[in-house]
Amino acid sequence: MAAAVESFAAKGFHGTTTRDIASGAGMSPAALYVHHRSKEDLLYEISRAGHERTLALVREAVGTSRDPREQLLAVVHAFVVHHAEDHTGARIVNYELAALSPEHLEEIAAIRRQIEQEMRDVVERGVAAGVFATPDAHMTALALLSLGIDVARWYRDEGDWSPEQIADHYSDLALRIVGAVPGGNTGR
Amino acid sequence: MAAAVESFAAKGFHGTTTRDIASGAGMSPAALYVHHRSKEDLLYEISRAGHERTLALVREAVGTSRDPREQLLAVVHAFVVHHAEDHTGARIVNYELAALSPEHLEEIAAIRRQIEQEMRDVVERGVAAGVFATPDAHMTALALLSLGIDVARWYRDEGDWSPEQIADHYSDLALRIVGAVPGGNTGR
DNA sequence: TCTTCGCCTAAGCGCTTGCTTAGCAGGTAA
DNA sequence: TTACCTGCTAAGCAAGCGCTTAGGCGAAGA
Repeated sequence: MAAAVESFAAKGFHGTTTRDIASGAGMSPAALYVHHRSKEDLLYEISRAGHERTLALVREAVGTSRDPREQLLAVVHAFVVHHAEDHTGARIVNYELAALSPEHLEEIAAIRRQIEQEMRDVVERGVAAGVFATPDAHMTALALLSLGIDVARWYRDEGDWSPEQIADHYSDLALRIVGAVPGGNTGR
Repeated sequence: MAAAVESFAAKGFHGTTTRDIASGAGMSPAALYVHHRSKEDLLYEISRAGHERTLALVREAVGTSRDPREQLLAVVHAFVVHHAEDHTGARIVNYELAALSPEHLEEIAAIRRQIEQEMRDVVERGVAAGVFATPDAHMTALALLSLGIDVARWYRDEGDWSPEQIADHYSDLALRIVGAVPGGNTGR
């Protein structure tokens, strides 16, 4: 599976051959089929595990506080760090959905909707509490997720910024994006 | 070329066969090779044209004003509208770079650097003029581009928002992201 | 000792891939 | 009439594809 993640992320699902994966894992092509039903099934397993991990990470971040401002900071920070550190896995999660079978795609899409819902809830709770100000919580939540997801596209290990640095800056941007009122109880 | 754009965007470069493109264009597979040297060359032509169009559109938007605030609004608005309306082309431009040959990729990367430079310049001019406030102009410019590019990933024609609506909201977010000082001379 | 099981390989099957070849129809020009 | 050009098709080639088959080998259990 690790070899498949590497190949799928670098060359895409269709650009990867079963022989690529096998040689990356130090095996013969036939050995793959002892553990996985098909190449598509391998993608599905990777994608599902990745999505579940992301959802768990988002929920965990939201759970660290009851203050919307703190929740926002925690969730954006964790989300961005994850998309930078695990950009390999995150690329498959976000950019290889079209290669999934219709049934598998629907299952994955359901997890994605839950992730989006978590972010939307955070923004809406902040607006309701009067600590955030935005004309459209739905689109604003989408923008916050966008920012994090796109990190997986452009992040390079050899780049100038560490995942932590990016996450710190993006957490700051997140407060601005939701129109957080100045003077929240803590600045981290 | 239009048929190739359609296929590449829907299934990716490697997921598209020359027979897909040919039948999409109502031709035999052999007819493609009268007009294009190879499948990769077709991708390159599409990618280059798309990148040049994006760069032109960014420069045109920047040229509409000498006020950084107006420039930011114009460039983000145009960038977002483009990535929504032409999400098909934009997907190829942003997500099929890995399928290009090394020489073609380098040529395309040069155009991308120019696009990034334009956005960075707008932010830096605003900071220098004291109308924007951000701790890292480089990363902030990247975030602005990220937001626009990711629209091409999630935008659907059947969605609830029009390209204009998204662009309007995102222009607003852009002002917040760069920390534009309140009370600019015009609100659009 | 014999059998079974998990995990692997060598070989290869049937199909699809990108691309080429040979040739054809219609327009243009000498 | 003859020659050539552009834009196309039918047919097909060599290579690569996902996946299967048949069988080997060492550990575990009877």
